[in-house]
Amino acid sequence: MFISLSQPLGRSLPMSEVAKEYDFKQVEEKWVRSWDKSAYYFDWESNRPQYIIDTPPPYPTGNFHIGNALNWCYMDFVARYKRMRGYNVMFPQGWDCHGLPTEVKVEEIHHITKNEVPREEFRRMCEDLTHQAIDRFHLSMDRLGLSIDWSNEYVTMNPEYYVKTQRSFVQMHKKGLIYREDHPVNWCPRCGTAIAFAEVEYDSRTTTLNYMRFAAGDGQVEIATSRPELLPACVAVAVNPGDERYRKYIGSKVTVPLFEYEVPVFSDPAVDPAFGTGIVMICTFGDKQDVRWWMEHGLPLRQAIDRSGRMTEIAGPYSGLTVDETKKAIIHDMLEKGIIFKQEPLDQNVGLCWRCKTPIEILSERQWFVKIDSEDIKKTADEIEWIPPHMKTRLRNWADSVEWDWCISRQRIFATPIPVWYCQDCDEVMVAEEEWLPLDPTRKKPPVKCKCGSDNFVPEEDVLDTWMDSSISALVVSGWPDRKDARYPTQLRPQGHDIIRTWAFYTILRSRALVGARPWDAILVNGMALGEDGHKMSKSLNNFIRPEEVFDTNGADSLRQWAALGGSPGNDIMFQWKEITAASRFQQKLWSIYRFASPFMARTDAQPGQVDRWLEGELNRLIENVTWAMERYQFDEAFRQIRVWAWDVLADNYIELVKARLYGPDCEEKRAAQNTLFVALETLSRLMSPFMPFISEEIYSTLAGKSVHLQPWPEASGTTADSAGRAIKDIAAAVRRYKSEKGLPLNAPLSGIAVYSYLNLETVDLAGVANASVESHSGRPEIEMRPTAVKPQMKVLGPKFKGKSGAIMKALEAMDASEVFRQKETGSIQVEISGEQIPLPPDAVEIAMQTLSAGAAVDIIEVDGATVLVKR
RNA sequence: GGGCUCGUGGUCUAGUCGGUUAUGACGUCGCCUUGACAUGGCGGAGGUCAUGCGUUCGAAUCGCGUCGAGCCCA
Repeated sequence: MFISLSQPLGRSLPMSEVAKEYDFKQVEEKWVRSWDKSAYYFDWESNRPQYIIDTPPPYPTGNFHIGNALNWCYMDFVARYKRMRGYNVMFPQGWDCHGLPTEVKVEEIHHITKNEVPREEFRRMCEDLTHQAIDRFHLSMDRLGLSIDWSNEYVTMNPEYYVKTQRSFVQMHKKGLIYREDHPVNWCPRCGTAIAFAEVEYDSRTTTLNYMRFAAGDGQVEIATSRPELLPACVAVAVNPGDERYRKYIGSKVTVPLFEYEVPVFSDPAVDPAFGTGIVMICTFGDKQDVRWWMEHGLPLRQAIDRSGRMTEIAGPYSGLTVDETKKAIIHDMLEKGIIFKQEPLDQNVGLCWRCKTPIEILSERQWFVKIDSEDIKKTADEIEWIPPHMKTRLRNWADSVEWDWCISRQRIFATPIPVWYCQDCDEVMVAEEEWLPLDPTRKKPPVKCKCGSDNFVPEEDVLDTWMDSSISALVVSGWPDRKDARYPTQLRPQGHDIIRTWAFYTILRSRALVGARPWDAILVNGMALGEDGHKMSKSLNNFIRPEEVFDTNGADSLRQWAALGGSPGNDIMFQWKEITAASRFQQKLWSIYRFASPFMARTDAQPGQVDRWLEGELNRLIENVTWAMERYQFDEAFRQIRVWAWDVLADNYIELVKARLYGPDCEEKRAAQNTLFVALETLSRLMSPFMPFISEEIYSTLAGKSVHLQPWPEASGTTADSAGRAIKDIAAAVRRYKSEKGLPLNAPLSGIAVYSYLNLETVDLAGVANASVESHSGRPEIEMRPTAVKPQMKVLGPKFKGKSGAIMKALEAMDASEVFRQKETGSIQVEISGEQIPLPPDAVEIAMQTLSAGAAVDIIEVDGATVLVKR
C-alpha cells in the first residue's frame, strides 16, 4: 500500500469528479455526433396540436453566416420550446436553389457564358455548385445545435419540388390568375432577362439634363430631358394643364428633332411645371411615369432599345449602337446642330439590376404575369399576427405602391421550366395538364395533339421567377398538394425584415390563390446581424465573422446566447466578441455550479426549510416569467431571467447559504438541501435547454440519465417564495457585505450574531454563512431607531390628490420626520395646505430610519423584515 | 422626396399604454485567495435617457417640431 502523490493530501471533504473547466468543444462535438435526430421529426399521424414553422429557405451560395445563425437560433428556440410544451413540431429546412447568382458564379468558375454549353449541361453545373453549398450549410447548422427536422427537407431544384411549382402555375392559370401578354417590364440588358420590381435596386447618380428645341407649328418649344437617346422612342410631350405658357400647344403637334416625325401634345396634372422647362418628353419607356402616361393616354409603342440593350432600326443612323454609345452620339450631333442649347447636371436615382448593377431599361415584352390583388393581400395580412406589429405597415405600404402585375417569366436557364408549348399551325397556347408534370417543354413534346390537329409545337424557353418556387414553401411543408390531410396554415414564419416586400407579399398572394387560406398564423420578423462596427455584416466591409470561428473559440452555446441576449427580436443585433466572452463565462459559471452540486444532489423527501422554500418560490417565479416571455418570443427577456436566476439566486445566494448544511453530517436539513439543489438544477437544465442545448444536455443527462430535449417544459407550481427564507437570504447577503467592508475573508468567524424578526427565522444556514453562533429572537431589538427622512410615495399621492400632489409633497418634506412617523403609526397623516387639513393614508409616505448604535459592543445591520446585531 | 424604425454612463443594451432611486453586460477603480468558480465575490465612479417646445400633479415613456442614424421604397 502506498499513497499516491497525485491524491490531495489532508483533505477528507467530498471532491467532485467533474472537471474544473468546462470543455465546450468536447461536449458539443460529442452531442452533435450522438443525438438522435429522428426525435425532431414531425409526426403526421399524431393528434397532438401541430406547430409548423415555415422556415425560410436560404439561397445556398457561399457559406452559412452570422445573419443566418441569428435567424436560425430564433427558430430553434421556438422549436425546442414548443416541443417541450407538447406540440407536434415541424422545423423543416428547404433550399431555394434557382436563380441568377448561381448562374453567374458557374460562369465565373468555368469561364464560360451560359450560351456556350447545352442548357442541360449548364443546369447540371448549377446543380453541382448548389449541392456543394448545401453540404456546407448542413455541417454548420448541425454544429450550431439546430433541431431541424431533416425528414422534411426540400430542394427547389429537384423534380419532387419543382413539380409543385409547376402544378401551382397550372392551377393558377386555370383560375385565370396567370396570363401572358405584352407589357412593359424591367429588363436587364446584361443578363438578358426581365426582372421584377423587387429585384430592382436604386442608386443615386449625377447625369446631364439636356435642353433642346422641338419644332411646333410656326415656332418651337423647349424641352429638357436626361435621356436624349430615347428621342426615337418619343411618342408624345406633356404639359401641366395649369401652365399658362404652354396652354396654346395642348392638342397640337410638335416635331421630334433628328428623327423628324410629329407627336401630340397633351396635358396631365402629373407634369411638374417647375422641372426643366415644364414640358416633358414621353418615351416608351424612359421610366415608370412614362408607362403610366402611355397606358392612360393610349399612346403608341416605339421600341428603340432591344433585349441586348442596343438601338433598334427606328433609331436610324444609331441602330445597333448601345444605349451609352447612342447617348454620346446623339448629344454630340444635337449640340453640333444647335438643337441642344443648354446642359446642366441632374441628380437622379437610377434603377439597377440587383445582381450585376447594370442600369435597367423598361421594355415592352411578351411575358407571363400573375395577377395581383393588393386588397386581398392586405386583408389576409390582417389575419396574421405580426411581431413586431409595425412590420405589417411596411407590407401594406408596399401593397399600395404596386402598380403592375407580377412578371414571373425569366429568360434564364437554372430555374423551374414553364410547362407550356405554342402551336405553330394555330395560335393555341398549350399549358400542360397537372398529370404530365414535372417536365421541361424544351426536352419533351406534349403527349396530345393541338386541337387544330397539329403536333408542330415550339416550347416555351422562358423559366419561372425563383419566387414562384419559394413562395409556396408554407404550402409545401404543410402537405400541399398531395396530402389529403394538409396542415395549412402553418403556425410561424420567421424572417428578416429586409425582404418583406418579396417573401411576405408573394407567399400571401400564392397561398390565397392556391388554397384560399393565409399561409401562417404569425410572422416573427428579426433584425439584421451587424458587424462590430455597427454596419451590416459583409465581406467588403471586412466586418465579417464566420460562425465556425465562434464554435472553435467559445462554442455554439455561446453564439446561441449572443443570439438570445444581443437585443430584443425585431431589432438589429450587433455581433460583439465581448458578448461571446460574457456568454462563455456564464457557461463556466454553470459548470462550476454543477461541479459543486454534483456530489451532493439527490432526490430525497426531506422536509424543506425556510431557505429551501424560498428557492422553490423563486424557481416557480422563474418558470412563470420564462414561460411568459417565451410565449411572446421575447428570447432576450427569457434568457436574461435564466441567467440572473442561475448566477444570482442559485449560485450567489442559495448555494452560499446551504454550504454548511451540505458539508455537515447527514440529517433532515442536509437532505432537504440536497433535494432542493437537485430540483433546482434539474429544472434549470430544462428551462435553458432551448437556448443552450449542449451544456443543458451534458448536465441533465448525468443528473437524470435521459435527454433533456425529450422532457416536458417545467410546470409552475404556484408556490411563492418563503418570506422568512427571503429574510435569511437578505441577512446572509448583508453579512457578506459586512465582512467585505471590514476587509474580512468571507469565511472569517464572527463572535456571534443575533437576529430579530417577527418571522421566526431558522438559524442553521445563517450560522454557516456568518461562521458564528446565531440567536434568533422574535420582535425588535432594544435599540433606538430614529426616523431621518420622509419619502413621499407619488404613485399613491398623484392619482388621489392630482393637482395638490406637488404641494403635499413639499409640505411632507418640510415636516419633522419623527412626527410623520408617529402619525403614520396611528394610521393617518395630517398635512396642512394653505390652511386646509388634509388626511393622508399611511402608505403615502415611507420613512427612512437610522439605527443608533446600541453600544460599542455590536454593529447593527438592517434588512427588510429583520434586524441583525453583530458582536464585535 | 415618401413610409417605417431608432437615438439611454466610455461601448453595447433593457425599460417605453406616465409614478420621482433608469436595467444589465463589457470596460474602469478599490477591496477580498474562503473547502464550485479569480472566467470568482463584495463595493465604488460614471447617464441633463439626441434636442426644443407642449400635455400632465408628475415624462426616458405621450404629442408636435428640429438634428442624427438605419431599413424599405420613389
